[in-house]
Amino acid sequence: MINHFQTDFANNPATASVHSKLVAPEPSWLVAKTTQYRRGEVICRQGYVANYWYSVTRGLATRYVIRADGRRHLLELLLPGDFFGFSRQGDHESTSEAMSDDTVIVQYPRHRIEKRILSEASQTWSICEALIEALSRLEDHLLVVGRVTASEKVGSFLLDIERRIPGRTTDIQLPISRYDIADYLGISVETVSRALSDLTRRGCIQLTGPRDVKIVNRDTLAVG
Amino acid sequence: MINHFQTDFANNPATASVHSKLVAPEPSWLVAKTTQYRRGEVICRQGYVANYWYSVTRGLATRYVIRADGRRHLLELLLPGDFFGFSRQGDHESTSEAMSDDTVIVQYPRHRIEKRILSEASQTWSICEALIEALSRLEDHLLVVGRVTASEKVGSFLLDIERRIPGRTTDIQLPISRYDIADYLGISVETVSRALSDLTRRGCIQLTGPRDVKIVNRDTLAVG
DNA sequence: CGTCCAATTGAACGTGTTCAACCAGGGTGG
DNA sequence: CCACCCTGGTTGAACACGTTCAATTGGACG
Repeated sequence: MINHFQTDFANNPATASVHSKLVAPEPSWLVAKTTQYRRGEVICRQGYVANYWYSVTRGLATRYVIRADGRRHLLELLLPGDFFGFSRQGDHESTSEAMSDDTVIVQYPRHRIEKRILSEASQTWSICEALIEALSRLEDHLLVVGRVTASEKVGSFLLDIERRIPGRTTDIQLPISRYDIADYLGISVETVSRALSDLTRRGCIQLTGPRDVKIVNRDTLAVG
Repeated sequence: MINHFQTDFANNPATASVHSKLVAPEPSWLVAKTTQYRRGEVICRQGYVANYWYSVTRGLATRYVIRADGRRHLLELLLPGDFFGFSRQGDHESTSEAMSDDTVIVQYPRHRIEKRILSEASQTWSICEALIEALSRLEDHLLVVGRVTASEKVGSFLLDIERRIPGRTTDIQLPISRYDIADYLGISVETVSRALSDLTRRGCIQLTGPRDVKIVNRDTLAVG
């Protein structure tokens, strides 16, 4: 259903590109622009004017906030199909950053969405669906970080990743580092590591590699 | 801007009512229905079919989830002007409950919004705005619960309440109990109480009553 | 081969939870 | 009227958990 929205708006011809440049010279009447980013590159920055909405086509991105004390707090993980960049005010309240080298982002001019696109009801409903999806995503995350123990949080995180990233089930690949997971769950890196060791010791998961997790017992994973 | 949406949809004649009954027999062509709730009454229940979207006209409501271990987790505080009830699937993933006796809720049939209302572009954009507002609300809360110490969380919560509830500034009235705050911030009741004592001791706030907080020093409140 | 970074583990410390007691206010019923 | 209970709020003490600082390992890369 989200893909429906995507194909409506993001079906521009050229998609292959390199290093943070627009894929191809776009005609001015074309709404969506596709850009490829490398790991660590910023898609839109906290405090800047929010001229676009975005969606992830390929790769991985995050949206985060840097607090006054320097701490980074990941608000959400953005996977292919996810939309983001909606802001209450005119400014972005968070920074979006690519997390893998092959990240492809489509951007939609906000004023066009607000003014012109709305004339087409079918597309508008797709926008609503994307917004509701973003809402649910954030809500899921709120429930994950709201768990009591660190093992519960990490366990729920693993289940969330398993659900959101398609692949052989029970055999998941972590898309981000321990440090990112820590900032995502609001706990320290060491605690993330300890929680993974704890889950392994208790037979909930198997760590075949630092980034490779095999879910052994799904029921005991989220319970804590 | 949100009020715009509200007046578009919620301008039905009768508003006065009592105790969880529809305000008046509504003609079938009218989309929005207004209901009054008392404290503790459920507006929509987790797991039930999501036939409506809702908005708060008056009073106070919360949206929460009951976990498998019996813990209650408040997802958000719903104040007049707030919309809620958006669900990814066909079922509500949370329970909404009135928190004060004079809570008035407007409900919008979902299928009508999806099918009929969308023909009017101006109204549709209002729906998008309501969704973005809900999204930002949840994001704000995510940042509050993501804070490190309990005093920071409670301090941020107070600032949030001050911002969202109109009234004489620096002199705020807590709309919910310590227990609710605890479930909202994901900490225990005792910790909430201790945090308030701590903030008082440090001269950030003054507790003129259990529910009456006076903000003395706004800068040191959120810092922790 | 050395450097750098990610990840892990240990130990001490700080903070929040838990269990418990206590207090204040508002009902209710004898 | 007072005793009683119940709810909401506060405070104390012991404990569990997560943080912090520190050290170590392992792999990737020049």
